[in-house]
Amino acid sequence: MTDSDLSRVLTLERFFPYRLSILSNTVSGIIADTYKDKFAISITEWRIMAVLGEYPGISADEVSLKTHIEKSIISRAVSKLLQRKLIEREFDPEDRRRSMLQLSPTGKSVYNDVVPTSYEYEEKLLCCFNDEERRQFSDLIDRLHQHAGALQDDEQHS
Amino acid sequence: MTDSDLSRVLTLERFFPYRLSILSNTVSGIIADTYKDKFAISITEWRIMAVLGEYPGISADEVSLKTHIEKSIISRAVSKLLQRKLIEREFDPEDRRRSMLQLSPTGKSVYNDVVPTSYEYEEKLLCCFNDEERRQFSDLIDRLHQHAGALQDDEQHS
DNA sequence: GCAGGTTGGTTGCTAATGCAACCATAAGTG
DNA sequence: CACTTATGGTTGCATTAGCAACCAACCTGC
Repeated sequence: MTDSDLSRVLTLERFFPYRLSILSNTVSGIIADTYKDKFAISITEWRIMAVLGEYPGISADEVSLKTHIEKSIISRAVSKLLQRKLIEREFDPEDRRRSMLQLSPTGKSVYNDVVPTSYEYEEKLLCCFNDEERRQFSDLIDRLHQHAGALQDDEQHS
Repeated sequence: MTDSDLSRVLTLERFFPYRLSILSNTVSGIIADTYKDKFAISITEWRIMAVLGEYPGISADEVSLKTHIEKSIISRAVSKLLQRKLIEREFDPEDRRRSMLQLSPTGKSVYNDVVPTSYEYEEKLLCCFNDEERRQFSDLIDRLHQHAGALQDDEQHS
């Protein structure tokens, strides 16, 4: 026991969850700047557009699953993107609740502009790693993500 | 050029900034659950308390620098923590603008409860890595963080 | 010692977030 | 066919974040 009454001190700067958070925010922040100024798109909006580029025609719910963004947030972002005519929406005739979303022509041109810039930035970011280190980093992230997901499920069951 | 008019598709799930963001949110989220229910403390509030445990007596501004949290958010969180008597505040007689913050006795007891749990969780999380992998991961994070910081500074100067 | 600039901190305002309640459609059950 | 349950999506509401304007205390050069 120290004289400060703290039985053990947490060193925030060395705490993994904190370091991940800071790193992630820094990285996402810089990259968001590249399209925020040019197209006035938020990170959330860009992620929606990104999955629609990958999976044209999916529903809002599927977008939510793929981006890990709350469905209410998706709903509002979608209506904003519709207003700005960056995406288009139809409804599934087989199931009239289900929306089918895709990028509009304008949305596609924005997409085509943002994607290379994003990859360029990713490259610029990762250039401090060699190929072997990239593979390692990628592998470690995947494994940690999977493990964290398993932990999360455990907590929910208890 | 594909028939979808997209010159190049971005695979969000494999995009590093995105993967970091998801991982970070998962990790921080689970750990926050451990003290959110018990003490009704948010991540922001906990981070403030954490640096005060490490550096008792520092000012709000220093807390902001160490946690990377906006000073306005710090300001509001501090007044909330003061109300709840989790921290204490005095003002520097040498510079009466400057606050000197520290954990209160109650704050310390909360701190003493949360810290071991947090470390336990960190351990539980990292147990999917061996020692060598932990060192690697830690090293890669640090280097990437440093590199990203440098990139950020570059952007601001241009 | 006082005008101009800095720094520490607070507050106002707007936007974004997250939860829960809700509505409409669909699917399963007796 | 009703009747319940599940699903996709929207909306209301309370909280939080983030920027900019601001105030008050300090510091500097004259």
